[in-house]
Amino acid sequence: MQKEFTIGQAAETSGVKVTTIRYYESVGLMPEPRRVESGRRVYGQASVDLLGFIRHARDLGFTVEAIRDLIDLQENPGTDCTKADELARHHLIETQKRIEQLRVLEGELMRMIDGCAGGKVGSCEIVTSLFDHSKCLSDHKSKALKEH
Amino acid sequence: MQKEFTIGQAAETSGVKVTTIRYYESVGLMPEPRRVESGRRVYGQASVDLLGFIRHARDLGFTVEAIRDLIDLQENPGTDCTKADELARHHLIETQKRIEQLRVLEGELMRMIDGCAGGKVGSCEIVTSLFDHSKCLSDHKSKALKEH
DNA sequence: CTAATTTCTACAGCGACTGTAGAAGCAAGA
DNA sequence: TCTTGCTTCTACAGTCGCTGTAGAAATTAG
Repeated sequence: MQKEFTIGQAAETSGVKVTTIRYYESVGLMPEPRRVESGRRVYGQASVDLLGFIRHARDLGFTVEAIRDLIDLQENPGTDCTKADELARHHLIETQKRIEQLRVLEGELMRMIDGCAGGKVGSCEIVTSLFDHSKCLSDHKSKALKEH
Repeated sequence: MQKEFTIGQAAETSGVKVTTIRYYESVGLMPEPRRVESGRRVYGQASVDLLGFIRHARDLGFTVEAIRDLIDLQENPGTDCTKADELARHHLIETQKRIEQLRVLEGELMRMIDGCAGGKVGSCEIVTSLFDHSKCLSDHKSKALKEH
């Protein structure tokens, strides 16, 4: 006996918002669901599980594109998991890069805040160090920071 | 004797792309520059310095809104720097939160990758753990991860 | 029966840009 | 002088991953 869900129940159960479910549908991440006569969407357990999968992957920072790939994989459990491994490793590397960047920024922010003597803006480290490039991240090294 | 820059030279010197300079102008982050007769933009040293300031602040992850505030501050060097301090501290806290989130994700990704035995997708930890919520970040604790 | 809630579609908006198209300006070489 | 090729101009659409709006219809609760 199959359990059925309205979009609201599917949202509640999976933790993905109603509007976001419709969005996933519109971009083809979720299949078009069955409708009742009045046009309202009906979901089965499998769809709700898939939504949970998507949400979990999004929480982990996978892009919708990557999730599309992961869903494809998941639908062919017989293929080997090289691709999944690759996706996860790539994402891990990106995550680690991002952490590294943020740690640099954290350091600079702390330095700026420490240097702020609490006087006037004209002599405030926070403002002046933004004008004084050489003190901080050098100009062209930090271009990579714009990713993510 | 004032040095003058075309938009291309200003971009080169400041490290902000030509199109981005025009964008900053369109959103009022940069003032409208002087034009030569043919309609091309001309920048002075002050504008190029301001672009450098903006770029540096963006590299540090400040939003355009926050930068607007920082520019206002910088234009009134006599006011005290409480606001700058506040902006920087707020941003530091956000950065640290983000690092913390990413470290959790990093841990989970590493765990998934380690658990991948290299077999078929059907038994791959990377795919299955995305389906098995309880193993990982619990459902409703991880909502905050969507920020940033 | 009424009022509140849910759902529907279609489209605009967010932030911080990036890319496109088509026209015009400008510098250097033959 | 002409041509080639680069830069610049405007205006607008697209990116990502949603979120919000408007207005209508369906459903549910009291």
